[in-house]
Amino acid sequence: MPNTLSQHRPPPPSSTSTEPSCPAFSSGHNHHHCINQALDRAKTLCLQHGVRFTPVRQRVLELIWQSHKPLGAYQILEQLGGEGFNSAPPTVYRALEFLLEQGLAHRITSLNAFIGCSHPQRHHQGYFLICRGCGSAQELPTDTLADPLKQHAGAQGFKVESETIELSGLCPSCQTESGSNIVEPTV
Amino acid sequence: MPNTLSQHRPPPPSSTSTEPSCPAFSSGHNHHHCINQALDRAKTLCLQHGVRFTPVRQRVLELIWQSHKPLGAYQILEQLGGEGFNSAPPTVYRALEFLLEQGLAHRITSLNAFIGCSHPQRHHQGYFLICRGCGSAQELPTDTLADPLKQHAGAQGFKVESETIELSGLCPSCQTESGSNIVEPTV
DNA sequence: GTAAGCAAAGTTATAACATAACATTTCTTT
DNA sequence: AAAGAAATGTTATGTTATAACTTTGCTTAC
Repeated sequence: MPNTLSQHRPPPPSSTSTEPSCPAFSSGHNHHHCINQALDRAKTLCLQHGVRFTPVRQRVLELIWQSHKPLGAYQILEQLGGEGFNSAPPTVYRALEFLLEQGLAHRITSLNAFIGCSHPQRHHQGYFLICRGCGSAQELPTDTLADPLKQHAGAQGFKVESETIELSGLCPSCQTESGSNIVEPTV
Repeated sequence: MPNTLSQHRPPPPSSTSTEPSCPAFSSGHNHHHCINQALDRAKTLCLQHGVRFTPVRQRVLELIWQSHKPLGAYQILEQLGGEGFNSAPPTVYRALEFLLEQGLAHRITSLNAFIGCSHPQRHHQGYFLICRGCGSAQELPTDTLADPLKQHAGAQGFKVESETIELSGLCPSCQTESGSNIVEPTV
């Protein structure tokens, strides 16, 4: 029986370590640049906020920036454990909680997974496109796209405090090659 | 430590059985009418589709229509068990799966909870306003509100297949009485 | 420089949500 | 009434997340 209740889950891990062919849907970017930029911004921001960017927090941020694929907490935990960090769930959930508070990461509700924030200076909520083919997620670069929704809410007197806006489907390359280029997570 | 990781959860149950003061945010409606209408539509729709509206399926639909508050699977299960139904998780998850397939219910991802569909004839995805005060959720009566999002996705060549759009906040009555009228679930 | 106080991390256990796999029952059709 | 299909029962387990308490380590005031 097909299971329509299933939460979306990322594709299973593989042993390949190639760059994804569809990194957040834009071809051929240097992902090391993404990671380094994210780390630099995080350090700056933590200094500004007077909070500590501890080793485990930094490492978790690096791990969720490894690719543009949202990572589950237990996937992160597994990697941490292999690197000598404590590997009980609270370790990773605390680090993620910190990163979310600081606006450095987002939770992808429909995947029960986490991803680095692409626009931490804005500290907005993320709107996401999630590819079910390659597992990548892209944060839309604006927070004004859902204005009609907010207006409708406002017209009823509903005060919006937080938004979960996640669109799932297929990114351009996963459409064109009808699944043949589906890329396993690099992690 | 405040926990920003928390998934939203409905307020804990109470023993009161009064009507919620903010039933899907519109004052003073007769909720029995909601339930009866939903059941009638479900029966009709199942006949049309040639699928069986079995006792457990009907009862689960009634339970998620008990109020406008999304219900967790285990909350449903608990009530089923008290009524002589089998009370193992697959029972309720299968019934919910059926109701989702038939467009009679929605999953509220950010709550891990389920709610009756207010517009089953349309069989669209639901867009929801979720009140953190009273726990009620209202399905927005249109599926065109997120067009700017879809256009943005389309402009990138992303093919949207499913949408998770859930706005959380406070409904009018939970704003005005600053929490004093927070209504416990009726279930 | 050291003690107090607090933030962070360690540790153990468990809660909450969901599915796998296989057995049995019930419905429908012939 | 038998065969086949759909639904449900049953047992077990997988997956995600948090509670509660302990220990470690950083910071600041003296």
